[in-house]
Amino acid sequence: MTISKRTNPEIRLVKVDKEDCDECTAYIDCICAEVRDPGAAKKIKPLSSQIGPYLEGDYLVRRGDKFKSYYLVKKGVIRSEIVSYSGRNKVKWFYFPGDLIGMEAMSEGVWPADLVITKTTLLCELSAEDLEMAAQTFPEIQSRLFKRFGQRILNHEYALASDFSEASITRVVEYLLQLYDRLTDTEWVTGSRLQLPMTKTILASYLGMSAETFSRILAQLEKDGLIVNLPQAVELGDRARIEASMRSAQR
Amino acid sequence: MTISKRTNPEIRLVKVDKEDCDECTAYIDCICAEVRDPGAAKKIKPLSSQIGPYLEGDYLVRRGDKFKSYYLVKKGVIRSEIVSYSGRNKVKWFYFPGDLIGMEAMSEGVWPADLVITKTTLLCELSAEDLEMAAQTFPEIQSRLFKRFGQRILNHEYALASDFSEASITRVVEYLLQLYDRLTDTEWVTGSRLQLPMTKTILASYLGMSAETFSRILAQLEKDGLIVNLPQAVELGDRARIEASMRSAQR
DNA sequence: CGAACTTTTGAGTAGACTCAAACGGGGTGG
DNA sequence: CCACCCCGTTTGAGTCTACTCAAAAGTTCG
Repeated sequence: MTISKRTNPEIRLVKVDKEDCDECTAYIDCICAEVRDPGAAKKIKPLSSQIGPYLEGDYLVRRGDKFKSYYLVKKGVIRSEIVSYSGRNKVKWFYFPGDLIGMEAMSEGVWPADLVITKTTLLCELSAEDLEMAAQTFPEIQSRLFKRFGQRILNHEYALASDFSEASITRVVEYLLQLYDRLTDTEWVTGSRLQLPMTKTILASYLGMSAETFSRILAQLEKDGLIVNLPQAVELGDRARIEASMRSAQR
Repeated sequence: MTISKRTNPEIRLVKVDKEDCDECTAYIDCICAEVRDPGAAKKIKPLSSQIGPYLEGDYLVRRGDKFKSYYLVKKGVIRSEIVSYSGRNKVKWFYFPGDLIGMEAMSEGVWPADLVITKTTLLCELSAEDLEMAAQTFPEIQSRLFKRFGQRILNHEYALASDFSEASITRVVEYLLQLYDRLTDTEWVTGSRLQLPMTKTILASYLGMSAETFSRILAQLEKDGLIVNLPQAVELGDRARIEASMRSAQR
């Protein structure tokens, strides 16, 4: 792709700041990857810029804030939280490196949930206006975005962790496996050990159960020899046996 | 917008078949609405074509089918169903006139769930390939699609009916109100009466509870004077009182 | 008018919740 | 450097919501 022919001074594209992008753990998932061609990209103004670090407990946005930018997670973990009718906080989703945040806010122009830093986070901030304009100009960016939307819809709607008609134990087991896979090749997974980047209490909230129930389920799984329950971590045992345990659970 | 300048013989756009589109209940939601300009549109081949009617119980697609087309619901009701780990059918979502189906399938190219006709349905079929190409050519179509994606993500992820940490009664009440609003100005709503376009059993499955529980909750709401429980229908009472009942429920 | 299905009602059970308290580990300040 | 405190986790006890199985009642449609 030759950018120069289509360059429009109104459009700002990728930042080609080597320090920022070369060490980005989201590199292969970068929205702007196709226009990373160094020669061309250097001529245009940045579409994205790195922000952070944000620290555990910080709020990236609050429910009701005006939507101005998408965020791509480069490093760290973020969770979204809503307040239920009964007034309790409920974790809706976790965002990990490579994930794009903002699609839930674009249609109304308002963030529907709080975004809370769960582990020290670096982000790539992408101006919504500029990104949408870039999508109209560069077919590669449009098709990347489309793919993102599709994956987001599929992942969220068919995350079985969100199917609360399953037994609690099924939800726990399934999400531990998902998390292990999602975090493979990160600092959180070493061998069969999955270091949890969130507290068990917060994970319980995401899974729609009380912290006590979650704790008892982990204890049960350990007693059955399927996992080893550790502080802020679990060791996963034989995968086939673990998966079998999901199917045998009642409900 | 002048279509002629950008027309590409490879691109097929809206069908301008008066009989099909003029009576479409999804008219204002049509993906192609902006290029409906009669003079210009007549020159190009159709992007969409009406299909149906499909009858109650028919399968529009089955889990695992190859994704080839999006579907816009013109008339009728469709539900998506998956099979849970424990082998039971679970209703994931209902699609009503104006809704676009297919975003959940686009990223993998495979349908993740069965689509089952719930009420006699007419559809507008949009070739995925053509629609995606049209989005790259016509900014209006791209921006319409983006908006759709955003709404879809927001609606599905933040439908509180899918928040199973709420009490069952809250889920029921909230969804009845949502459904009433969604179906206002259709044949399903007349005055305060909401005719249910699906059986109560199937609605219970969507809400993640047994049919018995659902029945008992409706009986309770009737006893409290909030609704009138009718065959395949409910009459909604005072909205403020109904909403108050959601907040007071425990959990 | 009967058959098939949906909905309701009843009875008993169990999984998950709440409240309560003890335990453990990490971080901080004296 | 150690003691203390705070927070997250675990364990215990009792309760209740929602489930299952079962059967009756109501509804729809050929």
